[in-house]
Amino acid sequence: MKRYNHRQVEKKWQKFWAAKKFFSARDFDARKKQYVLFEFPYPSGAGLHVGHLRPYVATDILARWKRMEGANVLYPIGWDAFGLPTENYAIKNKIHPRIATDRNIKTFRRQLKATGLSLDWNREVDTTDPEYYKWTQWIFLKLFEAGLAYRAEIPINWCPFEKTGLANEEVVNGRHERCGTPVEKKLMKQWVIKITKYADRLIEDLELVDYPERVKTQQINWIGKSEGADIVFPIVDTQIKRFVLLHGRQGSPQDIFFPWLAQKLLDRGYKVEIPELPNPDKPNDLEQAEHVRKHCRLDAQTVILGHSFGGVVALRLLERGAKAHSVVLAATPISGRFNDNTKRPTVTEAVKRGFDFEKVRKSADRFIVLMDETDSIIPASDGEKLAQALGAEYRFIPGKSPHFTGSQEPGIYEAVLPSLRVFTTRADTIFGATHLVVAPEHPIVGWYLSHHHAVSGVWNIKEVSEYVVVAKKKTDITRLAEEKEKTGIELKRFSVSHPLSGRKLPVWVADYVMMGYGSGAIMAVPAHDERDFAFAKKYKIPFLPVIKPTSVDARDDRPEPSAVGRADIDLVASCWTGEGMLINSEKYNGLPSERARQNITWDLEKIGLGSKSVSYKLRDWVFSRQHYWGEPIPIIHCPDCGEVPVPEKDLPVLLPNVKRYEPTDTGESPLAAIAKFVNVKCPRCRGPAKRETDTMPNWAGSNWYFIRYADPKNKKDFASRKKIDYWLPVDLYIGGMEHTTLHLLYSRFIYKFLYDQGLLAGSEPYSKRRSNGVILAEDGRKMSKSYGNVVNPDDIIGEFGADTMRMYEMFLAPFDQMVPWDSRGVKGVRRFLDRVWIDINVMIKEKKWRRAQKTSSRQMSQAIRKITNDLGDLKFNTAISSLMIAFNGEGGRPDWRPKLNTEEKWEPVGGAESFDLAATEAFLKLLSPFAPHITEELWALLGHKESIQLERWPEYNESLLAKDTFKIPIQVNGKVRDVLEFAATAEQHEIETQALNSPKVEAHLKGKTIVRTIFVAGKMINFVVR
RNA sequence: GCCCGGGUGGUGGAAUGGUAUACACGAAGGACUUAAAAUCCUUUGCCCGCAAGGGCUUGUGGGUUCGAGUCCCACCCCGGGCACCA
Repeated sequence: MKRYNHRQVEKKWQKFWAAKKFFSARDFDARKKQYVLFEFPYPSGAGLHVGHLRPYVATDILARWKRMEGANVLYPIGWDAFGLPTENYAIKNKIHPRIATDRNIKTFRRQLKATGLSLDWNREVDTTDPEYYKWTQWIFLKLFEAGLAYRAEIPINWCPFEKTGLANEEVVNGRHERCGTPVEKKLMKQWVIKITKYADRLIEDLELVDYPERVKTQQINWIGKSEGADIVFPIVDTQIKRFVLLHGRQGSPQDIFFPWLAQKLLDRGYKVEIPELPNPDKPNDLEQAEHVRKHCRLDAQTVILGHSFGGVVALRLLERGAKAHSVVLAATPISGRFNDNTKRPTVTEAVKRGFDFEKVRKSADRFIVLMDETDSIIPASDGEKLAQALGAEYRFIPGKSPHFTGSQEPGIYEAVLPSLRVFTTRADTIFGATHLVVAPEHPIVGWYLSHHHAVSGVWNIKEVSEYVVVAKKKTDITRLAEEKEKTGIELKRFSVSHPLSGRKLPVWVADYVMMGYGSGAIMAVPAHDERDFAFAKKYKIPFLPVIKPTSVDARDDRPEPSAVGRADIDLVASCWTGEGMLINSEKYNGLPSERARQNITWDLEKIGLGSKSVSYKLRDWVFSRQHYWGEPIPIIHCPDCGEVPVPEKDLPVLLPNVKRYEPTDTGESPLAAIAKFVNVKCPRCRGPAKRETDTMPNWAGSNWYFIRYADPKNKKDFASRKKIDYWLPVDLYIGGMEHTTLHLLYSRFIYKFLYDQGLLAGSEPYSKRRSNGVILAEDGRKMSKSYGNVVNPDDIIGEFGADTMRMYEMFLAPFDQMVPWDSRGVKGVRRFLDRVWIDINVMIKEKKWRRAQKTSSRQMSQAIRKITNDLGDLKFNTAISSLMIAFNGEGGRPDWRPKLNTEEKWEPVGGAESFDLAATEAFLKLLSPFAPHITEELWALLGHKESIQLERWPEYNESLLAKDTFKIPIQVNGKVRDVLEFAATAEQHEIETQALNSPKVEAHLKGKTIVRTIFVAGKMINFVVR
């Protein structure tokens, strides 16, 4: 008997499959479609290791199984090939990344084919192919047009080793998740994608999909939605006495929010003037400014608000020497261009005169520029430019109505009334607020530091500025290392008033408050928040308990209300962060905290100093990378037109072929050095302009690749709508847990965005997601080249064959579990396949077949049922053990074939001499998804002309599953004392009688009385005795 | 600290509240062989016992139940995620 030669057999069938194109998915086929997907690989220079193959083999088994069940299976492959590992590899080895990528893909392709994966190679995609990344760029342009891609100067995570900015999701414990370098903060102008706008839907729609629970919770926690309230604390001692409010074009003092705002301010005891500006329909800024100058009092105690064109008027006033305490410019146009393409000649004429910003800046202490997010007419870039020119604080906020035309505009009220806004989830504790704490990056700190001259008295400018400098320098790593020891410093001579009690509260700066969350400021309630408690204790700030624990479990060792406000804080051992009943809270006393939270928020809203609010931990997605090997961002910067998208017909923006692609130290992409690439004509005005030189992160290409598989060669579209509608969503997506808050989140977001654009039919890309566990090296560590513990599939396939490797990887452990590789274990699977090979060969030679349409074997029927169910649940390990049991039998020969001796001295063991052909074939079919090569070969040896791949998945014979006899355990007081066999027809009294007669059972019944008998048909019988 | 998983033989692991330790690895003994490898057979949770048999056992302690690896409570340990998120 020839031994099984895997090298020869596997190659033969791999060629055969490729030639026959068995695995090509057919668009619009009438069979049920089944889209099985794994995360397409990053073709690194190291090649694949056995761990990478685990999800591939699993999906291959499922794809083959589904095909046999009659589905039209799409099982595609592609390459996620842009990105830094290849670039680093290329730089190190002095090979162009294009060449390195092609070389790596070749290796990967060979390894995947050698594994025998039934991939549809006709649909291969490559993210670095211009035909592909054209559409990645196109999607970016769609985001840009929708206002979801914007440029912002924000402190971003910067990896000093790879010299690039990173998304929040790429930072793990303060380090870059890929290279482990501690991440620094760097203030940079970056492209950012507004994923936060989808935060709610990314949470809610998890209900529509079948994901592992922990994947869902991880995403929910990452998005980190908190519902609470924004509360405004007006700044006191600001020397503000009066307000001058300037309406816009076609406006009047009686219009929109002006009456409401005026009343608010009058209520707080300020003087308010709203001049009726001349010629509101065809306003002239010079004329209007002159009018204001004549009729209103403007001095260092005045706040000027300019709404829309009123802002232009305000600028004119200040330019011409008018003074103000502070200036708020809301939705003010300065470019003279409008997004609705309507001409407003008076406005354009006014702004074309230009402004002397230098003079304007000197005329007031503080500037705030407000832009409305929902304003579709004034370009947002106007606001940014204005803010930059004035050194102003820039607030991009949603107005109640577009262009701030609501009858109430709290955002404007908050801006004109100098104030600090905090976010809290515990509005009920507001009377316990003893001070405010702001982040070192908070704009108020900058203002405090630069305007100390404005107010006399003891200001601790030096100390504060020193603290801020140190705090801003800290990396996340050093912050973590400090073991949460809190530091901070008070802004002396600066205070806010409590919106409900009116008490004065001091303001501190501390780095435990983060600028990126909420508004970067908090109200500190030391009695009811652990962090505030620790901070207050350290700086001896007296605290104020306002919630009395009411539950029995509550730690009740907190101070009595009589300790209120006392400075000797050592009395207090802990703070109470739970719910309870309000005390020391004026009219809210006695309310349960949850109720109080609502009432207080409502009341604050009524007086314009608060509102319900939601905060998220999720940040907008930093999308710029300062590197060569990525998709160029298709934007052109024009000095006149601003950010102009590259016209669709000019896509793709090709990555230029260059000699030097090392990253620079300046934070600029290497593309910036290529004059030919950078210098272009503005597509809008034809003037000289510069191309954006940052590239996209490699998540950009992987965001949507699974859509492209539906129609990979389409030149007109990212994929045809009809094909998308046929194939998507993905029926099963398998990948690693490590992508839960990266690729999986990003691609869900992009899919929703494309859905909103009307480009596809569903809002979720993956119906079902399952995670694969990582395969560790034998030493229990991660497989890594640097540890030298990598197991190469080439070696395993060479020695044992692909079938053995595939089955071993699936047999090793439950699929979603992390498990170390065990090189000794591989042999066991090979041993099994060898037995299958030898025995079936002997059977073929002996030709002693029982022929029948369907198997008469009960054991085989059970195996069919078990294996089919296990595949549905992705329980590959138990499916394989069932295959072994089906072949070897359980405690004796299987009923469908005689057990055989060694190949030389073959003889049936156990009497039976013929083999059930139907069962043998069913067995091979069951085995074929796991071990496709050996089963093809045996199938052919059985005399079949067609491939086993084209066979139908076996069905089990229901009637065979019912056993005619079964063994049941006889228990006494729950302990098994005997096991007896009964006919299936045996009734309870019969079983009971026999059980009681069993000598083993009798021994345990002696001298006792049976008080109860529990009988479960077909399962067990239990005598309860006393 | 918070949120998820998970603790079963020497090892990877199996078990709709109903015979715990399937399947496999490893180990021990045996057959074949000059020998080794390969292959085949037997044994293999722990303790007592010559045996028949008995007792114990699913991280620890309690509980529910005729019966708990499985359900409930508390604790310990391991892995993963988040981490001053107000």
